[in-house]
Amino acid sequence: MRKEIKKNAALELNPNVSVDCVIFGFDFDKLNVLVINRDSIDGVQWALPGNLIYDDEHLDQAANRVLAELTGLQHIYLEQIGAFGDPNRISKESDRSWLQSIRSQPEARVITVAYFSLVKMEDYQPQASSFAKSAEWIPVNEIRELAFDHFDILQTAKSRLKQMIKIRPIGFNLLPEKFTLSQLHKLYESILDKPLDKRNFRRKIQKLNIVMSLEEKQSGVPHKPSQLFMFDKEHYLLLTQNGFDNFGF
Amino acid sequence: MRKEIKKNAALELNPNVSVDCVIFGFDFDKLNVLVINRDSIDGVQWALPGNLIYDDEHLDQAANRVLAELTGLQHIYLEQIGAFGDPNRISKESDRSWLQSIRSQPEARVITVAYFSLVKMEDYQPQASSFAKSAEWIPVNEIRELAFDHFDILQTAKSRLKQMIKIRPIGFNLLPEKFTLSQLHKLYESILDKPLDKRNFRRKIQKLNIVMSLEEKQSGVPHKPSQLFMFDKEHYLLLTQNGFDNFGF
DNA sequence: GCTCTTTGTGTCATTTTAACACTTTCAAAT
DNA sequence: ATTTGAAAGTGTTAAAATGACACAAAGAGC
Repeated sequence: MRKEIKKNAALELNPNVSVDCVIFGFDFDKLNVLVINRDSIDGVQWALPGNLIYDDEHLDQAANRVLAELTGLQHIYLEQIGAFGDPNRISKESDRSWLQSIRSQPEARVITVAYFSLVKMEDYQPQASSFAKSAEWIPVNEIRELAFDHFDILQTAKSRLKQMIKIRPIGFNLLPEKFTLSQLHKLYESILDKPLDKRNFRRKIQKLNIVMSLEEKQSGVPHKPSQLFMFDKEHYLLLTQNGFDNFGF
Repeated sequence: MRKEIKKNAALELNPNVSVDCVIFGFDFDKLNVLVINRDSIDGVQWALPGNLIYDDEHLDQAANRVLAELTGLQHIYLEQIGAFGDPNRISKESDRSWLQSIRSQPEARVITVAYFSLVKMEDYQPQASSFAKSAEWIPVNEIRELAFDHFDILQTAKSRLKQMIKIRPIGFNLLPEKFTLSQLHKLYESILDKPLDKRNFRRKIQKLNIVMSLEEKQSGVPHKPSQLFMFDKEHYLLLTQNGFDNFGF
């Protein structure tokens, strides 16, 4: 009997804990974030995708679930940023009505665990015809405001990504399997938010042996076609075994 | 009337969210962690200090509260590590009885938000006569096991500290106002867990201008007395304004 | 075949790093 | 007074990494 009760309880949402995801994508020119929207009285309002967790769910599972529900994607790079717990984080007047429409206990104190995620934009093109909530890629640098404390979360995610890319080659998660060095270069510039010398960048990357050049070139471009490369995971793992943890950008 | 209810509610513990603190101290030889103990059937068991949060409390506040309740210290370096939310994190058989003695809802799903904190060991000497729970400094490297998922948390805290010390001079929080370069050297070696060349270390630190030498030497030591130094906050802030974020250790 | 656009490449001066050993200064012991 | 033990403090050199900088090559479109 007692077991029965627990089993049901396990299927319940925990009213006090949610997860929110900052989903980054790179369009070969700049960083974007996937946001969901709601129509509000005064124009469109954006928010990060997120939801309450289930009582029997790992936090990471919950984040993956949110990601999968929205985009259908699985096995995506996902990393926790931290917990955000201002007791007033959901009490902006403009957020109230939305919250009431989606939560059964809209007044509950909720702490949220934020994640950031790196996806290949080609893998998910939000469509007008998209099933559930509507979602959109927005350039990171154009975002001035988000619902709840999501803008804070975004800022933290950005600086965390900046940190991480200096010590691990996670940027490859934002690129297709095959990419050019110029694309990788632009990616690093977008994330670090500063220009990097082209020749020095290429020298550094190539010396590290973390990319391997393919026997293949771009085609159809109206200029000199670029060599294509892949991320060389094996060499990277070798590197880490020597305690490597700094790309020095 | 409704307000009355809310006011009371605000004083309630939230049964689903706790904070736990990894409190580091440095004894001029190695890193230590402050743990609390309970007597169990099979010997002593250690845990990180922590507690449920109140419904109207910021997470950071809650962590500070736990720190203050245990040590009496305030305005201490404190930084969030992240949330730990394995649904089974508190279900080790050996943890059950303890939990039942301290929690009113021992079966509740609890996620915990972990913090790490840096204190000057001289500021807190746990005494046998200490008021509340008994606490003890234990060398980090001697810890093999902790209650709940606290060992995981400790590992994460260690690697986070390692990361942080490479990009910000937070180590000074572990030393007294006045310290010697040898002490600082040993501190960096303890945290990074590898030997650093003495001359190279000193050169690097001094070139950065983040310590200022005092007109004062050690006394009473049975060897050449060392110059004393202080952390030079102003110079450090100047550094950061140029985007400095890497000590290159 | 001309134009446009992006790719791809090398050198040099400067700075940073890693490796390495001996003298100095004090307290304590004799 | 002298010796001993223990940690402080100090400089050079070779190798590697960094930052600054400019022009020829390759393809598409006209």
